[in-house]
Amino acid sequence: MGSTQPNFYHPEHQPVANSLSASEKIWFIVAMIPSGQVSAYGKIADLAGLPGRARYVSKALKMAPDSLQLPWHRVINSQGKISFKPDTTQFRDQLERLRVEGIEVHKGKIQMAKFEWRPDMATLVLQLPF
DNA sequence: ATAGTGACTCCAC
DNA sequence: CGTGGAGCCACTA
Repeated sequence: MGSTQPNFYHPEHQPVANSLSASEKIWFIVAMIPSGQVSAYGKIADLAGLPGRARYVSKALKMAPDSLQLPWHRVINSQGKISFKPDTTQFRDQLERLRVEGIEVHKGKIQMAKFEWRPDMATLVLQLPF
């Protein structure tokens, strides 16, 4: 006894083989949003196992490599609106991308009841690598 | 260490 | 509906 070796049988010492960074988890979830549907920053954070970090989701999207081709435009705020300021190219870009896939935006707002992504949690969890 | 800054949320008016 | 404010968290100067 008296060993200083970590006890890998203890719940808190489970081997972390597929540990993804917070950003990677966020990117993974965002990549799952189906075309024609949207989700909120806060929801993405929750699904990524990062409750309370909606603001971090926006940062993760900003730093995401272009090579990932993430459908970042499908992420809007909890009020059903685009979070960029209306007079920015980013706002116009997101608006255009949403409309291209059939998402209606009236007066800057999207009907969440009609376009919000509602994944079956039981199925979703099985697809997560974390 | 402190203060400011968001692609955020929630809630009270 | 619009606004304001508090709470939030990671990051930066």
